[in-house]
Amino acid sequence: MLLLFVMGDKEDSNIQAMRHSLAHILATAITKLWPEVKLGVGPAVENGFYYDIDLGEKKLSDADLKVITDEMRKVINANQPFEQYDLSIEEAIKWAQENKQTYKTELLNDLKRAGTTVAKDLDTEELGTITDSNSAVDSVSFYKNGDFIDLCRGPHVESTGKAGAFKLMRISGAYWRGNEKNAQMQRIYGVGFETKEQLNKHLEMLEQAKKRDHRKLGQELDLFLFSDLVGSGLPMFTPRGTVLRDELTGFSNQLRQSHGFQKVWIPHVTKTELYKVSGHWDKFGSELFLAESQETSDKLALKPMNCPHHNQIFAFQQRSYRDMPVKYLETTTVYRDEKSGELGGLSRVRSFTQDDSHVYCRPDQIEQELNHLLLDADELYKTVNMELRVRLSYRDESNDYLGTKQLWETAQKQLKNAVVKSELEYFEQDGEAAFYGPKIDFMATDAIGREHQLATIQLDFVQPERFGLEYTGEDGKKHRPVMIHCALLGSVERFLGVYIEHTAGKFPVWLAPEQIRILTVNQEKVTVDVATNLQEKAREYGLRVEVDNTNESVGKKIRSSELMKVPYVVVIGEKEISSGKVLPRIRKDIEVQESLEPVSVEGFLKTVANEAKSRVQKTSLMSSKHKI
RNA sequence: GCCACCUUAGCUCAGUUGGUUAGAGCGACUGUUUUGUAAACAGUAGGUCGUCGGUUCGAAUCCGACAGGUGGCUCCA
Repeated sequence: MLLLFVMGDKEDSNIQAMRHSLAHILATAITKLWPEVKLGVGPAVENGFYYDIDLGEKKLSDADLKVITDEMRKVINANQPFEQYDLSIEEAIKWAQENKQTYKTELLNDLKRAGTTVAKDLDTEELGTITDSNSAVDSVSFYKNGDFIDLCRGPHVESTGKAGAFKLMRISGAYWRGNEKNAQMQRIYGVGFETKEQLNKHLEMLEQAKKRDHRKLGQELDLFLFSDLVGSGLPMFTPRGTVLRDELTGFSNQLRQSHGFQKVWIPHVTKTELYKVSGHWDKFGSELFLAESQETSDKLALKPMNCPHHNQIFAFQQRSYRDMPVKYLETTTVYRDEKSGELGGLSRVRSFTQDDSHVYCRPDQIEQELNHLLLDADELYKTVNMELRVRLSYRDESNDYLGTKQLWETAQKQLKNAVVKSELEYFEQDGEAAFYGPKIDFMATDAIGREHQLATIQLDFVQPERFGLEYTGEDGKKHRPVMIHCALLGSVERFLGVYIEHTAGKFPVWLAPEQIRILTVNQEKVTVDVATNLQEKAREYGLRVEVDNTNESVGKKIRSSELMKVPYVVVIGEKEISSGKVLPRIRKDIEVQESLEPVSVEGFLKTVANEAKSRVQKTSLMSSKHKI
């Protein structure tokens, strides 16, 4: 386990002290307002702090945030000094019991027992108040301000007046010690910064993030929808949204097909037997969508994953070591009955599509196969302009893993070799492996610095065993293949959610649902004919083009194309008709330079078609500011 | 599943402490206009106020259940 927080430079530790102090002040205010409160833990977290409290029957609402904020301000304005002192663990427990702080008592008793047991079932990062160690603790730290005292490891700032700028954000539920079976407490979240300016900057950043929320853009850009009649967590995609899906999965498939993957197809319903064999039934049975046959006695389920089906295809034929590796690829939808509260936008849904693939290979082929997949992931994320780093997730020394230790060791070594060879940024972590094998998790960073886990490559020693998969080796004996699961986009829906926010809806030409929009200056026949003609020509180049010849002003039509974030807009009027040339208006983010030179229609279309084909971010075309 | 909050026209939102025919902007439609790079003008239609039940002389407004959503917790093969 790690230290509570790593001391970076001075600034970092100062802001940490401020956030700890703010949590402390929050507790001060709450205790003043509701003296019967039972305090849980109140750590500093990224951008702020929170405190978990138990108020019994009293349920806080947003209106209470104002009251609490006012009380906190009073404490801050009083500029009470923070006094730190240590108590022996016995004294501390006595204090907690006298003050009826049952949660603190529990924590202190655990600390007294032994640091290691605490470390095991507590996330010390969340604890905040409690120091982490490997042995029993004999004294703990307290902070006092005014007549409020709280168990707290600190550090704190000198006095309440120096805690910086804060804003209470929200109230939510949180289970005591993060365990669903424990009591649910109320968590009050706040953000805290050294200065008012920094706080405002952070709040502005949140506003920006809200503007590019994929749910909002999905509506505005006409990409996807939900329907009450269909059900929650079951997204549907419009023609525009479907273009995005098809282009992305097409690219993902193309990358792997170049490495010998073959497409397969499986049905979406299966007998539940399949998952009893795979072992998923015991672990995830409650999240299966069940269906019943009205004709037979079959108990059926919608597939929650694809590997067991693909295993059937592998097992359909006898395999020789010469056939290996066998590589299947399928973009297909899976269904998982997530708990209702866990759904949200496209990030967590009940039907989602995986760009799934499975490699069945000999143990000596693992590294080479991983190599190909890493190359593909690298190219895909470069193309969508997201930075990638990978986590090598290994087993630890516990016995929670299946397969021989030796198999794991060679597999982990091959995993690492492949990653090193790929030159991707990586880090290693023990204890993060799946029970059936080590894995590579990809973290992609978006345009506003948030990291998302999207792609994953997993080795699997278990399913080949459970399904009795085998191939005949050179020695004439039967051998077990190793399976490699891989999805480059992960879930297409989640990827789109992230990607829409990454680009703020300004998709590069190859992905743009509408690549070119043609506007007519008037509705005279000759103008409309030229526009329609241009559209037909563009379609011959495989481009997605719409004509806007509505009875509106050019300004208005430009505005509407801008709102839809169309990369290229061409206006057709007298000038274009007589010259046969166009002056494309180019969306700002893909524009490199401007010029006032009109280009020929053919030249324009050829360039755009090439850009779409080569999936570039920027255009080589020169736009004009159109001062005609 | 748990905690808190939200749901009014296709979209974004007003709607005073429960009180007559629930409003606006955008969008749609019709007409006028024939438009040159981010919003022409006028008119028309569009709502059982998420659904069901309750309290009340009277409910968009208060209460309950359900559905859907948002932020967290828990979970995520």
